[in-house]
Amino acid sequence: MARKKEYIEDEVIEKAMALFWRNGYEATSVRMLEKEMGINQFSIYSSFGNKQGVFLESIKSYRKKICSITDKLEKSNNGIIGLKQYFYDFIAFSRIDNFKKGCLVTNTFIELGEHGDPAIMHELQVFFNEIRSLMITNLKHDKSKSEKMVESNANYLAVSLLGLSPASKILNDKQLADFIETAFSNL
Amino acid sequence: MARKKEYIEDEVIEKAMALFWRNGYEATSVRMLEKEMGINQFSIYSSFGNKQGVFLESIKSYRKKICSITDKLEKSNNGIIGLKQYFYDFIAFSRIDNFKKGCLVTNTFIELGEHGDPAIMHELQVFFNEIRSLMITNLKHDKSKSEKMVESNANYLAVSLLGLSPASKILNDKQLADFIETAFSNL
DNA sequence: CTAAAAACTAAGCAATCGCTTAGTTTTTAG
DNA sequence: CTAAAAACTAAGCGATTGCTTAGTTTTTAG
Repeated sequence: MARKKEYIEDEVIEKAMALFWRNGYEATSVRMLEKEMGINQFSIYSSFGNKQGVFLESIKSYRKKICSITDKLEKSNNGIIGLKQYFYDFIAFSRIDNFKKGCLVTNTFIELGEHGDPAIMHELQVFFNEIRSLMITNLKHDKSKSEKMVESNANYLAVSLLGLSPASKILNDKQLADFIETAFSNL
Repeated sequence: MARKKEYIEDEVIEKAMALFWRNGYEATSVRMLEKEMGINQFSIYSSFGNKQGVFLESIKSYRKKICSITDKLEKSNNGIIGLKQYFYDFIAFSRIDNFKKGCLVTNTFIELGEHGDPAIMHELQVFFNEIRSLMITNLKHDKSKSEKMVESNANYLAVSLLGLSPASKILNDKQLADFIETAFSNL
């Protein structure tokens, strides 16, 4: 019937995601995506519709990538200890490929703000809620915590993680460890 | 000799700063600056050189603006209590004019990343160090804290403040209060 | 009054943006 | 083999970007 695609969509999106992660959304042009993904603009648009479409798929790819540390947290089953390790794991994660990139979701949320495409902003919110839910699940392992305390601690950890994203770009390992150790000293 | 300027540079920069704060650096075009500042592109370029120049002056304007809360902290002279109030003040500050803008410095640092103009990135770093120094000064009011403890707590508070910037855009007042109260229970 | 210097207006520069489209190549059903 | 469908290449679309420049108006010293 017809010709076969010469690329695998999941593979080229992974490369697009890496570029968005390093450069930010607006600073990543379609020409740059062309080179990084290794396919022509026509192929990009026929597969993903537009630049926003490429980014929306990139978020899915990012979600898969971050599973390496969220899965570890889910399986840890030891509450605060696992959460603390997650913070350390996140620092390493944000520096994969030796770029200090922070968190793709946090970066894009701050960059696009209220002017960003609603579909993208919604997806970023969903992502944030997923992480927050993961915090709640792990905090509940500590049966001594009331429901309100779990909620409050989750809000605390969620904001702390938001801070760790830009912090991982500017601070050194010792300073980041100061933060994590103090942050978990009272939970 | 010559004609006089029909605008005051400090005044038009204040308007430029407000626009950068709301929109971000790249999303603010020179045409938008023209309208907001109320002067022609020629005047913008003759007064500030280029878009980066406008932004560098905008950071100075931001520094003046944030003095309303940093001065209060400097004068508080009561260590942790003053610092905690500063966090609450920062939330109100980030929402001046009913826009959820976060912190101009944090926003731009994340947006431009390593690809940003070095002069701008340097100025943002300087700003961050100023805030961190302010933390140290106030922490030292507590004589029971060792020098290492002061240092460690300052790193902790600096990262926390980095998180409060994006958090103030998405979370409600109760969630933000959860964060601040828990954050200061660690000190 | 004259002339020069600076501030203004507005048009327009090259470069880049996201995206499209015309034309070619490859694949496969019939 | 033929024909249609899909994937490809590459040129180019209009719009916008940061910035410049030609030409006019205003100001003030001599």
